[in-house]
Amino acid sequence: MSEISPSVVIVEDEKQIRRFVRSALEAEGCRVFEAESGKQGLVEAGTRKPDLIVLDLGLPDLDGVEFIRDLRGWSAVPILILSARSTENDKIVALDAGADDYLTKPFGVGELLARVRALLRRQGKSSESSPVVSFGDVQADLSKRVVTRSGEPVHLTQIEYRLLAILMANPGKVLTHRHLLREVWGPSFVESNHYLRIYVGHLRQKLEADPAQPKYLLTETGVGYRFKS
Amino acid sequence: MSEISPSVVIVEDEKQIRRFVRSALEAEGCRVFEAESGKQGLVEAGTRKPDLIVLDLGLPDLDGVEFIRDLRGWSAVPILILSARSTENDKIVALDAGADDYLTKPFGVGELLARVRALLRRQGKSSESSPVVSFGDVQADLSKRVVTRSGEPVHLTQIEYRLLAILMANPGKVLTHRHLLREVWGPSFVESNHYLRIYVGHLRQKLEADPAQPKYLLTETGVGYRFKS
DNA sequence: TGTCGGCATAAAAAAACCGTAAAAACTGAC
DNA sequence: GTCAGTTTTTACGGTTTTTTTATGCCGACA
Repeated sequence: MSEISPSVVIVEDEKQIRRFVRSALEAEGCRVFEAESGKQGLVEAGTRKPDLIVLDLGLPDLDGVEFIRDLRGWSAVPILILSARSTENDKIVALDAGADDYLTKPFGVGELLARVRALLRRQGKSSESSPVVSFGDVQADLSKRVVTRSGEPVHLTQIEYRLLAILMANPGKVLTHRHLLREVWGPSFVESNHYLRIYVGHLRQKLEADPAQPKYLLTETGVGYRFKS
Repeated sequence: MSEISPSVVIVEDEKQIRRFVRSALEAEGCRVFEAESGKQGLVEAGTRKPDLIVLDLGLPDLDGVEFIRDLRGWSAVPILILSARSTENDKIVALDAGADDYLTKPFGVGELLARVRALLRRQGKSSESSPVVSFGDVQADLSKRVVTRSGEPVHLTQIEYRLLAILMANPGKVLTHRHLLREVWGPSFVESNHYLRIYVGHLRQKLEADPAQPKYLLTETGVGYRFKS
C-alpha cells in the first residue's frame, strides 16, 4: 500500500499565503510546486502533472475562472479554490467552470487539509501508507496484521503475533517477563515465564535466519526479551 | 450514466429541509429518494444505488459519522454533508470519515446545486473506470452490485454481498470477527462468530474453485478473515 | 566435577476454533 | 394462506492453537 507521495501545484500571488499553504501540505506528505501567476500556473500544471491544484481566484494576470476553463480543456486534475470572494455567485461560477471545491478566506488549515485529503482520496492518490516495520528480510504491516519474510507471507498465530507486535513496538528496549506476559496473556499469567520461552522460540523459528543464534529477538537472561531492529 | 438523469438519496430527518432540497434537485433534473433516518438511509443507498447521497449529520437514530463509515464499507458513492454544526473539527471528522463535501446551514440553494453538479460531474468522468475488483475467474463491480464468475453472473444475497464488499475493500488486510460482524450485522452481533463461518462458507462455495482450500477468502484462526487478491 | 537455575526445544494432551449440513424461523410477493 | 428465497438456529466432526508435560543444554559456582 505504500504509494508515492501525491504532488500539488499552488497557484497564488501572495507569497505569504503560498508559504503557509506549502508548509501545511508538506506536513501532510505532499510534494509541492508553486506558481505566482495564472500563466505560470498553467505551465506548471502541464509539466508537473500534479494530483491536485490549489488555486487562488484573485490572480493579477488571469481571471481565475479563465484559468479553470483553460485547464479543463486538457486536464481533469482536481481543483480546490481558495478565494477572498465569498458571494454565492462567485462560488457557483467557479464550480460550474470545473472547480471541485471552494474554500473562502480566511480558512482553517485543518479544514483545508481535510478537503485536500478528500479530493486526493477520490483520486486514489491518498498518501496514507500503512506503517511497515522491518528487520532483516522480515517486514511487518501492523495495520494489515500481515508479516512477510523475503516477500513470502509468514503465518503467525494470535499469540505469536501479539508478542511480536509488542516487541517491535519497543525496539531496543528490554521488556521484562512480567510485562510481556501481562500484555499478551493477561494479568493472571505474569508468573508463567515458561510460555515466553516457547513462543519466542516459535517466532525465532519462523523469522530468524539462524533460530539458534538470534540476531533480532534477543534474550536478556534473568530479565526478559529485547527486539533489536 | 450521463444520458439518464442522475439519482440522489436525501437522508434528513427534518421534513421541511427534505422537501426544500428535493424540489431544488428535481428542478435540476435529478430523480430523488428520501430517507428520514440513518438506518433507512443505508437501506435506500443499498437498493437505489444512487449517484449521490445528501446527508444531514444531525440524525436522531445514528451518528452521521457512523453512517459514513458504514456506507464506505461497501460503496464509493459521493457524499455531500449538510450540517448545522459549523466548527472546523466537525468538518474534518466528517471529511476524513469519507465525505466528499461539507456545507453548513444555512446555505444558498444555488451553492448547493453547484456543489452537487461538481460531484456528479466528477462521478461521471470517473465512472468509466468503475471500481471492478477481480480475483481468479471472479469479477466484482462494487458500484453496480454485480458479481460474475467466468462471465456468468453469480447471485449473492444481501448479507453475502456486504460481507464480500467489505473484505474486497480491504485487500490483504485482516479484518477481525468483531469488525466484520459490526459492519454487516450491526453492533449487537459482534459476538456471533458463527454467522461469519456460515456466510464465508457460502461465499467460498460460490466463488472459490476449491471451497475446501480457499485461495482468496482466507481464515485467520482466532482473529478474523482476510481477502487476498 | 557435580549440581543448580534459567533457557531452548520437542511432543503430548486439552481447549478453542472452524467448516459444513440441515432444520427451523422469518420475510415479502402473490 | 402458500410459496420461494433468505436468515437464523442447531448439531457435529475435524483442525488449529494453546497449554501441559517432559527432556536436554549451557554457564555459574562451590
